[in-house]
Amino acid sequence: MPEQTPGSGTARPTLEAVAARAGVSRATVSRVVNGGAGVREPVAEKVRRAVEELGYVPNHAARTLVTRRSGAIAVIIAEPEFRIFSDPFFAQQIRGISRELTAHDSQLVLLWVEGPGDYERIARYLGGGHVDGALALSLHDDGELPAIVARTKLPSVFGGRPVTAGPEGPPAAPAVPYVDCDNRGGARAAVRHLVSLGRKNIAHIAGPRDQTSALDRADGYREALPDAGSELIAEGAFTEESGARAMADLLDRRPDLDAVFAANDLMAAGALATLRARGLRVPRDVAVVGFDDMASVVDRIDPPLTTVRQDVEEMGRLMVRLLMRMLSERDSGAPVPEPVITPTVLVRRASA
Amino acid sequence: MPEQTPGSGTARPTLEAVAARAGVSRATVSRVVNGGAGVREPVAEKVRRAVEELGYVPNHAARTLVTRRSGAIAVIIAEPEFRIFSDPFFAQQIRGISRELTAHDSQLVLLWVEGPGDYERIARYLGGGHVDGALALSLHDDGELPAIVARTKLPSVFGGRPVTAGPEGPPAAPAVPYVDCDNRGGARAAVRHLVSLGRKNIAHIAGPRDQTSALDRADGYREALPDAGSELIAEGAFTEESGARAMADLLDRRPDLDAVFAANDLMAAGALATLRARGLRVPRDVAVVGFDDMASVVDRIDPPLTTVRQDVEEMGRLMVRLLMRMLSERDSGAPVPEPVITPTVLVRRASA
DNA sequence: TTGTACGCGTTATCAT
DNA sequence: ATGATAACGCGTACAA
Repeated sequence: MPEQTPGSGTARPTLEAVAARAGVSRATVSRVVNGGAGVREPVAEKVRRAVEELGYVPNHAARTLVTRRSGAIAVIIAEPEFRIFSDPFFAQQIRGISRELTAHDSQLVLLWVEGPGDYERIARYLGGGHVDGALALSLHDDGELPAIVARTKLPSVFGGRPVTAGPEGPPAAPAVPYVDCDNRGGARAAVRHLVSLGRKNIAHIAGPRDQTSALDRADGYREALPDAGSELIAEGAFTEESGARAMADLLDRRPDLDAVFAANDLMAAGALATLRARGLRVPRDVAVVGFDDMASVVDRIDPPLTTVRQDVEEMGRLMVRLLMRMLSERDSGAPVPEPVITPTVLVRRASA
Repeated sequence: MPEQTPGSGTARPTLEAVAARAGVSRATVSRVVNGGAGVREPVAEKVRRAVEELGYVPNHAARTLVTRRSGAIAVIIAEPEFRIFSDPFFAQQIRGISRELTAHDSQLVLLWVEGPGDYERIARYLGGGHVDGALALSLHDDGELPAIVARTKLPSVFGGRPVTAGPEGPPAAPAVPYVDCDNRGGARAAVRHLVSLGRKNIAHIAGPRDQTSALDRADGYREALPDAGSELIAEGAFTEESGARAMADLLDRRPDLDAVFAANDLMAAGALATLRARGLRVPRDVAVVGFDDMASVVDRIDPPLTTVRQDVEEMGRLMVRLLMRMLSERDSGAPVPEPVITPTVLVRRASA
């Protein structure tokens, strides 16, 4: 076959082609393809058939060019460790985001930031009109990310309170919308529960100081226990091992402690191991409360862990909804939306 | 300057604006912004300054419209379970893909297929010119996905041999490019190693039949041990528990077995637990070999596991490279590329 | 080397 | 209700 440019190049039909086939104008086809309002039924039907026959699919770029909407949202993951993918927290959040995005006919563009060296690339991408908005999952200290994102002027929502957003209430830095659970309230509830159980010396295994969730939970603990001495608080790294170590430290410092609130379930699991190793009974000798209610952790723990549940998938969903609201309010002079704080609930099981 | 167009709508500068500021034509600016070839240095410098001052960023949609290239690649994850995100295999593959894509200045658009109901949406998206190509991560039986993707005529590469691609060699179904490790060869090497150790009754814990990697590894086992009876083979589900159960079955059937090759590390871990529970020594009584060399599993195992290593991140990278090659070869009449099979290597540790 | 002019496929604004 | 037609922002033959 000497001639035959085709091969893979089967050119996609355009609006023009559909119009020709249906015997109408491009404008009419466009109307049918979109809302479809203001077109007489028989004509619309003819157009639909032409679309079907030709297998017409709107050209995304052309549409974006004129509407100035890409129908895509960036999800920025600022985490050098690829282990993030093994983090069930992250997985659930992404799942919520993905599902809600689908419901809004939007696509998810994954932007993985492995280090500051990627910042420029990200900024350029965000500024290039590829996406309508951005969702930033900031687990650890986000560094300059919030600033970078803000500079792009792109509507964006953070997952978890960024360190740059004031500790609470009216933010000090430029307000940045975010979705987070009520870390402080959840912690308070956990500690109050321990108090209601009659526990007198309640310790806290805190998370790393570069994560606001850890800070807020520690705040909640202190709020519920204003008189707790600092020797009742140990810092972990949100890992099982660090929880075990912290528990050991606490027991060394305060052998009389009779309860502990760990800032997450993994550390609670570690604490449980230490307690068992030291021959202490849970909850008889020491009551234990965790935070997260992560199935993957809770399911393998004995005794069943009393913990504070947060709905992570829902938080992912809410991030998308908040962003969508911001998108529709663009240029309407609407103020930066308030953070969305989702409720937590204490789940009573056997450990406290 | 009374005019200023400020407000929130700070319109992004266009090529036109840069040209005006630099005192050149749009075409020249375009040349500088892209390749930059064929522009006298002083002029180019002037243009670059204008770009800088105005903070110009090329409009993606406009560029795509004319070049017919979106600079984005879809990664299709056909896996209803969101647990996939917890799978270290998946995480590593995504990491490799993400990195190589970045190196090619391409973006990663995540398409999560939770069920057949999503197929139409995916097909439409793939056909809409949003992306230049697709990468499909097919862990389990991919069902109709390969067919759907093929129908879009979009260049695409599969991660792992799809069930629809013949067992090996010249594929029966329409050739679909994929990247996979040498499952069969790796399995053969594992078994031969056990043979070289003098083991006489070597069992196999196979993976689920709906995953080609499991089938290929089982084939490798049989190739090395043509005379092995079927009572030496048990089927697991690539999970630790299933591995433990399979090991128990095997021991019941053949108390004389002195070695076992598990189709992945997780099942090997389960097997190890069963062996320990039955008071059998590893490797003294029973030698064990796994497959994958997944750090998260291997690191917590005792004794250190002898296993077959595959470089998953590299496989992700290769998927991208293969796809990029296909993209550049479009319309050049190039045939569908052969599958890329990456080598495996036996890692000797203490268990065999 | 640089500039001119056209086309990419849509949507939106007008007439009709 | 429908149809011309002008943007949208850019790349690129082609001309200069």
